[in-house]
Amino acid sequence: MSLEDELLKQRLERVRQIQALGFRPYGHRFDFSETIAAVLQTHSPRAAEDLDANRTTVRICGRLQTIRRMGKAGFAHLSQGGKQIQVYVRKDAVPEKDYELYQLLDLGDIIGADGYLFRTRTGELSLHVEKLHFLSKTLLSMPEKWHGLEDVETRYRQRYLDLIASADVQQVFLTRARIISSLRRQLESRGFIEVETPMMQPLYGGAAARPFVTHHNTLDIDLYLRIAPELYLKRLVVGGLERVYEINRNFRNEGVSTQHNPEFTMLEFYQAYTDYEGLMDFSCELLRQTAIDATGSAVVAYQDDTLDFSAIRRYTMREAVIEFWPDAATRPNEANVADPDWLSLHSRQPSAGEKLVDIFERVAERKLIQPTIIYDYPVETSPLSKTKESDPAFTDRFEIYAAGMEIGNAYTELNDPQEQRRRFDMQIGMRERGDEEAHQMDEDYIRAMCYGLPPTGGEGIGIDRLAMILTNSKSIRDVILFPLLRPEGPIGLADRLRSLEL
RNA sequence: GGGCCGGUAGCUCAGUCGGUAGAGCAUUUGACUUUUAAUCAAAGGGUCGCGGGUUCGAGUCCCGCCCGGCUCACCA
Repeated sequence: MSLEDELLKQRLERVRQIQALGFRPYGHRFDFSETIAAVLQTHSPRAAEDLDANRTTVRICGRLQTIRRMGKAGFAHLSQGGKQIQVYVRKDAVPEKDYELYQLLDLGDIIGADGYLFRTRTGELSLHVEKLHFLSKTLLSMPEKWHGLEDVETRYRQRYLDLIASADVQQVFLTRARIISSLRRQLESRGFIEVETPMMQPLYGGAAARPFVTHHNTLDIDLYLRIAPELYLKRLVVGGLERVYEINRNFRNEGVSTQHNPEFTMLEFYQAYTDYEGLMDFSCELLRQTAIDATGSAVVAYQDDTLDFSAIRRYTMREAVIEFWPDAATRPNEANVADPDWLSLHSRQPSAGEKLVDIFERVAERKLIQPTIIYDYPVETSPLSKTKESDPAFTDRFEIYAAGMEIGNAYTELNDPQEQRRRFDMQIGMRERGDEEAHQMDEDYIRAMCYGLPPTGGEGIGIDRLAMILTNSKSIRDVILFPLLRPEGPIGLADRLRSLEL
């Protein structure tokens, strides 16, 4: 018999023993008086004498993280919400059945305890247990107490186990939640309303990407999982919802990497009557405050660097190429980066604009460790942005970079329907030449624009990448609870349980 | 998709030149009423990712496949 079978059998036997003692092996409800975190926060400053003189009783619950039994007494650590407190159970201090229960406890069981607070000889704040409650049985063994769960694949597949084993992992996802609530709070305080637009779309658009396809049975139509909410959000601005935002998933049928997951979370917001310059100022404040709300400071450690979100730099794309040029001897000047011949020397892309973007990506992108806004993008790569009045080869568009990654993309929205129709026509042409990522004609979107889209600034911020930076995570999978993995194959647990059921 | 690395007990990991598969934690039994990686004594636990091949003999060498990580490419 394998160990795991043996263990399962033992634990199921314990379930029966616990029941025989008069406890429910799987509890229904437990009204604790405080969380463990609250107990620690309130009572950690108190000295042993104070605790003894002013007895404080609490009722707590959590998962058993350690057990140290010593004959007629013992210690254990209970963990809840990433915090833990020691409990002390002695035979002569609890009802007889409670002590028998204590002897049946396994690591990972969820229990409740009533008792009073005290300090042990070594000074650790602990609960002197007077009554035990059993709340839920664990049938499988916990990860090793010292190293925790290290196997990356298991951590992603069984995130619940990762969360049990590592308070740091809980912390990452708490921080992620704080990021999202900070963004919501900031947007709401500026009059933005949260909306939800279709995730299943008959036409997909708003980005250059391949979609996932799904099917609706009754209507018998194929639908696409959205690659971006952009075109729907702008319809809402046409309708008079002048400040809207959506925080939700986008789906792009692409490979995975440390910076890409096929489903990822994006904040998109649209503000009528502003432009990309207004959005730049807003973005800087938004990111600064989010960093503070998430980490306590606008200055954030990321891997080997220290990123300062209170001082976001700004360069035009041309300036960035000059600034980050690797070799002082060949560094271009302002005339060079605007010169088609110079651009051709350094890139084989078909147009001047694409050449500039290509050079920028190779020269500058990875060096944009400090939070940086890059603005004024060539029109060729920006099909939904308004062109610059002063130079129609460029658009009123910027992207935000940090830690060498793109984390945001924003522009003054194109709001001339005739121009938008021309750009769709251009995309259709690209599509016919085999570009699977080119936009389809979205005639309803054109129709909406024909009713008049006010001047509008729109922006998208990649929540996962922002969460990576603000939690100092190297891989996007470390900030997504259940990243996409190939299926793992049969587990065999149902069979085992079936065979052990009496 | 290419390159590199990995998959051995529930967990964390060793495993030499191809020669009886190991440790710590966890588990089981016993001792122990302020321990804290508790301690002490003993025991049980293995489809060495899967499938072939070479060999008297394969965790180890060869081939194929599966799963994962890093990286390049693709991709914003």
